[in-house]
Amino acid sequence: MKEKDLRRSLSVLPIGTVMKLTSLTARQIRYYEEQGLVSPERNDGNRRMYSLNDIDTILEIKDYLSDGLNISKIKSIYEKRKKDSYKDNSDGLSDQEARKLLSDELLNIGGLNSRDANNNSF
DNA sequence: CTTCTGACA
DNA sequence: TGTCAGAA
Repeated sequence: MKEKDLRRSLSVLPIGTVMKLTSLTARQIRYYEEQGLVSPERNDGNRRMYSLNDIDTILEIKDYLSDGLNISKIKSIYEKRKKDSYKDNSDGLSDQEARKLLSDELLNIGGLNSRDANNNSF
């Protein structure tokens, strides 16, 4: 059913609704967009219009944040995940890589502190 | 009234 | 991240 998928991609929600649905502040939601984690449409006025997919993504982001992940780490995960599914031979891994990375980070924060977002410089 | 951008503590 | 200002 791609009709459903299409509707889910329809950006019709103002930031106020997203705030209620995600329990986040406008500041945070805009910040995540700034970081490239979500891409709301920009219809009337210049107002951000979010889709259900965006809500989903933001909810996920929130979840990762709760798990102690940093914005930059989440960015890495999403950048790999959005690439495609599993038929490209450029990297070979996408979703699997993302999951690996995620669990890896999850284990990492379990015993260490997550301060830096990039690779270890030392 | 709701949202936007930029900026400061 | 919260919050204020000025504008749309």
